[in-house]
Amino acid sequence: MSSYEKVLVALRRVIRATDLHSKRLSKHAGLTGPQLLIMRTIRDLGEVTIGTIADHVSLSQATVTTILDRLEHRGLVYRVRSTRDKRKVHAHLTEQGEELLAQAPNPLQEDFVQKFQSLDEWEQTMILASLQRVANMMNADDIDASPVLTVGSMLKDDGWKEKA
Amino acid sequence: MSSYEKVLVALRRVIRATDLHSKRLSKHAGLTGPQLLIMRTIRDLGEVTIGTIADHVSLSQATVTTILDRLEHRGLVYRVRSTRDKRKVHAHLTEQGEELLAQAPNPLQEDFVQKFQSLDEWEQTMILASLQRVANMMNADDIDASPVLTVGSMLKDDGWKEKA
DNA sequence: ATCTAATGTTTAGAGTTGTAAGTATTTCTG
DNA sequence: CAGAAATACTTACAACTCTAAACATTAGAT
Repeated sequence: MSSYEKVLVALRRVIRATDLHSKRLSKHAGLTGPQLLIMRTIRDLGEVTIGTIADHVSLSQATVTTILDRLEHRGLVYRVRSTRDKRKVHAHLTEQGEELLAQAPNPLQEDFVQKFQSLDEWEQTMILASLQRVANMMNADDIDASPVLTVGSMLKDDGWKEKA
Repeated sequence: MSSYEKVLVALRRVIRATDLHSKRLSKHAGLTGPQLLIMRTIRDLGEVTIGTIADHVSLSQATVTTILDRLEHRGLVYRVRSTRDKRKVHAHLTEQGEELLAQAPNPLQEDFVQKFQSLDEWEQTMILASLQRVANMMNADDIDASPVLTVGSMLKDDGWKEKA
């Protein structure tokens, strides 16, 4: 079994764990991971457009729309069409939404967060860098003028190309 | 922005990249990532049950069933109920399925594989270990008697608890 | 031998996700 | 200003994913 095949398996396990946690969240807190993430974005950024939300949470605009549909239907969020530019739509939390969000748990497993934070700093850095590196390598074909990823630059914070 | 929040973002990016690639695969090769993965498992393991497939690809049994439904409908796979134990169902590739699979590309971005393999060995090891570590930390609450994860044991191959 | 528990798969229902096409609005160009 | 191009969002559709419940079969217990 080649090394990258192991990466594939590890990836599937990570993705699955994330999904399972999302389902668990939805049962206990009434919000799934993506819903939670989107609401947090709205809270933190204030008067956001749908597109901005999509960028922030790494989802397509269409996906955010459908999730907002559900949230709006439940009275946790409302939309206002911008008067300045009527193409734009701004999302806001309702009072009920803010309350629910305030009580809601982390979008990541508490358990995971706790474990992660108890790691040595260098280890946290390494894990984060690895994940970002993987994300960059995977996204490379989406980004036309992708930066040259220097081998061995791992521990530098290379972040990733913010969409222009 | 705390360190684990960056992890969350990186994770979303990785998951999204995986998803996008799957959609792309489905367009070019006619098979999505999970379909491809399942078919490879059938090819490599021979006479497998649905449950075994599910374990191997880190998906629930129900998910594998629905994916097999689609594959069977397209004549790429067929099911045979075991005569020994009539609860069991074995999945096989049809000739057409084998052909398609032979031509199909990697379930992971070629580009990614290439980049990954061009990394220094220590870096590959580090990335793989990081991913496995994240997967382990996330899965911990699913596994009752989870092993104690020693801080700093990163580079040892701790794999993960194989289901008993 | 029968009832119960365990095992293996499928079905039902809900949520997330993407692409492509459709609609509305704004901006640019002649 | 009229038409074309760009921008922002929504709708339609297909796939994936899970849990819970239903179903069938086998294994174990009395």
